[in-house]
Amino acid sequence: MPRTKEQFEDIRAKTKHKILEHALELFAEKGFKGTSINDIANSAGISKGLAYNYFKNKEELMLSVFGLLTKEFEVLFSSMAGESDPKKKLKKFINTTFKKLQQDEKFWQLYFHFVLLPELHKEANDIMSGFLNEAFKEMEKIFVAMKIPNAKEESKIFSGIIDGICFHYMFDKENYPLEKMRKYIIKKYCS
Amino acid sequence: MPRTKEQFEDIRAKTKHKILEHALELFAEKGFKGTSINDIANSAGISKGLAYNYFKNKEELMLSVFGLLTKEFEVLFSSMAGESDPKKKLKKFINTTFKKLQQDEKFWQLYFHFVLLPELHKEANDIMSGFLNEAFKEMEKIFVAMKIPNAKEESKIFSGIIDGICFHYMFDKENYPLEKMRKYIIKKYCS
Amino acid sequence: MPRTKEQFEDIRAKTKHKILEHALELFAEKGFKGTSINDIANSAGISKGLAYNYFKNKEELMLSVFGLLTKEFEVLFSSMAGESDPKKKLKKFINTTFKKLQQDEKFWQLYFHFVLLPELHKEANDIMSGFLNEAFKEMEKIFVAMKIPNAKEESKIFSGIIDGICFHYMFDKENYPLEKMRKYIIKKYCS
Amino acid sequence: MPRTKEQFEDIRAKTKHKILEHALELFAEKGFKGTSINDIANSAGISKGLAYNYFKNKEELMLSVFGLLTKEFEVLFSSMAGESDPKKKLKKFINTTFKKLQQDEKFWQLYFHFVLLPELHKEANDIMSGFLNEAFKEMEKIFVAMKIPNAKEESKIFSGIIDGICFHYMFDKENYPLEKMRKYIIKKYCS
DNA sequence: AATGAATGAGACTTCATTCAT
DNA sequence: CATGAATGAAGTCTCATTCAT
Repeated sequence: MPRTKEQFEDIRAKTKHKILEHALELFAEKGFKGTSINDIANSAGISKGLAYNYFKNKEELMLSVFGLLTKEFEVLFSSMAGESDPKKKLKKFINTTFKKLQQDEKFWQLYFHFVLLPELHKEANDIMSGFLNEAFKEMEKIFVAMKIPNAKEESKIFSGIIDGICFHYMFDKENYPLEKMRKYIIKKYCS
Repeated sequence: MPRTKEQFEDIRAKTKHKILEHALELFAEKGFKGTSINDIANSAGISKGLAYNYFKNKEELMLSVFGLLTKEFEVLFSSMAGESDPKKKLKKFINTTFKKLQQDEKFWQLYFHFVLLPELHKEANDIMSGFLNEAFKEMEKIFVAMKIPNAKEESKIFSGIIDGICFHYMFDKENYPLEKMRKYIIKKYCS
Repeated sequence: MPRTKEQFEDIRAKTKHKILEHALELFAEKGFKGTSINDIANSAGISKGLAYNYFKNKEELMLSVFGLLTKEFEVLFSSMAGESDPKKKLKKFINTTFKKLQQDEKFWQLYFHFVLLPELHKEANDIMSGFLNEAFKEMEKIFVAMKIPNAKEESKIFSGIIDGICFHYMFDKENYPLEKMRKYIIKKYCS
Repeated sequence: MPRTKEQFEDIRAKTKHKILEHALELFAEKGFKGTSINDIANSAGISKGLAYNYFKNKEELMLSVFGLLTKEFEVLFSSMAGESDPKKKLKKFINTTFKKLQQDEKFWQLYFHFVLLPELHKEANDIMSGFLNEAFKEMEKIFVAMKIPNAKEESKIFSGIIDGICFHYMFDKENYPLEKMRKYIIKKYCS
């Protein structure tokens, strides 16, 4: 009973995604250079060879993982899209970000990783750079809409707070008072 | 006639320091795993083998580099020690930090690197963790002394701002308005 | 279609054995430290890297070679097991030993090597030590059964003769009258 | 007060001998390839460089050590020279050999080492080979003089016993009944 | 006579990648 | 679609040897 074309494609899509997820996790934990194709294959429960069936080489795999990352970034930002009230917009952003941070720390870890090691891949770094600038601008718009004085600076400070807290949380997940900080920031900026 | 003990010690100290500096720079740029001993030796203008005359292995070299890092951290914090007025203290910290950021971005880059890849070396990570907690406490004391409400949270936010801005600056050194931010933060927190 | 598990196991068993045999030969000829993985790989007609697919490192390879050696030792001793008459037992031992010596001098060479360099690997040395003591005891039993006076000493002398002759033969294979000695010893001890 | 030429030469001779002795010990323990010039220099309490002041390279040092070995061999054999009675001759040889074995096991270990690894140095091996043949002949003469039947074979067996016992003793110095064996052999062959 | 810093060849080892099945 | 044996380049590390002092 040969499988249909759709079934094949379904298998391919699922396997590819499985590889990507495990690669993301390992890259985040041990870095790109610290993770071998073997590590990823073992973690994903497939053979080394199969990984090359889906990705031309380690670099391509890395770029695909990077693609995953940017897609999730867009999701993070699009969460605000529904809201028109700037305060509610900001609140949504804060909540989504903190939730993501708790649920998916690997995501943030890898984000920091890509930013810190520009040598890894120039193109990816540029894309990421564009993202951050986009985020800065978006944030500034929100702060302007909220009529906060010095919106340019304050929005940058706010972005700094978010990344800074993510960073500190990742450093000491057990003890960092993440939930308390979330509530405090929302009270401070959204009320 | 052989060199005197002092001469040998002098040579060793100088060469060792040269290796450490180049290693720090390269580790910061390309990561620990992305930097080969060959890279370091070439950069420092010595032979591969000589590196092993000074450091038992790559890991030891990394730990020595880490030692450099912590020493500079201490210098950063001790810069505040002379001041008793909390506002002046904070101002000094901000200025020293931003100055260090501009003069020695590698330092920060490596700091982020060590924090992000705890797998690299548990011991180093623990030491770093202790540092950060120390810094949190110190900052909280300052905020309490400044009679800022919610000192606990606000001091954490402030720490986040600093690391967040460092992070954003490193991402886009050309365009980030670092000087403007420094002045703004000082006005916001120290006046 | 991937190979079946059996096919893979077959390949692995064959390649592993090939490596072991060439390693044994080279270790015997040039010593453990004098033999590089490259030497072994070249001799076995494989790549350097493949050796590490089969053995974690050079030490493990050495221990596996040592395992081969002990297995062959057991075969040597088990050759006597079938006989109950002590003289026939001894005769069989002498014949098997001398035959092995001629056919497989590497085996003896490596045996001496392991004994001479205890620093190489303590564990292997201990195992070997156990073997030799076992052999001493076995030989003593035979000498007692043969009602030879001073069996304890005479059996040790006999063991010495065997190892001594093996040693002298290996020294000067071309000229040493091995066959004549074999016959002489059999006549002396087994008639 | 400059030293005289004799004093200089005395120092040179002593230092050279010190190096040789430590080299002999280390070569015996860890093998030629397993011993570094550094090991030897440290053991002898001198600098690496000084070793090269006395020996052109590691090979030359090894050959000098080999020279030491052969010289001591000659001493061993010359111990018999004074005696004319073959039984007393043999007794002297046995006693000297067993005494040397107990006092200077490194000597024997290295002897075995040189014989086992002919690759080490062809020339040395040939010299050693000559020695052994000389010894065989000498022993045969003694056995002939003692009117032992089959002197050719018996003398070879005797030589085998000696080397075999030396070998077994080195393997298990703690437990091997060396003294008992010495007395037994003397009783067996010299009375 | 003596030192140990410095070099570089070569050893051990890892790992991205290919390929036969 | 899937496997893992096999390769080879590159990295870590050791060590004989040289050399300035």
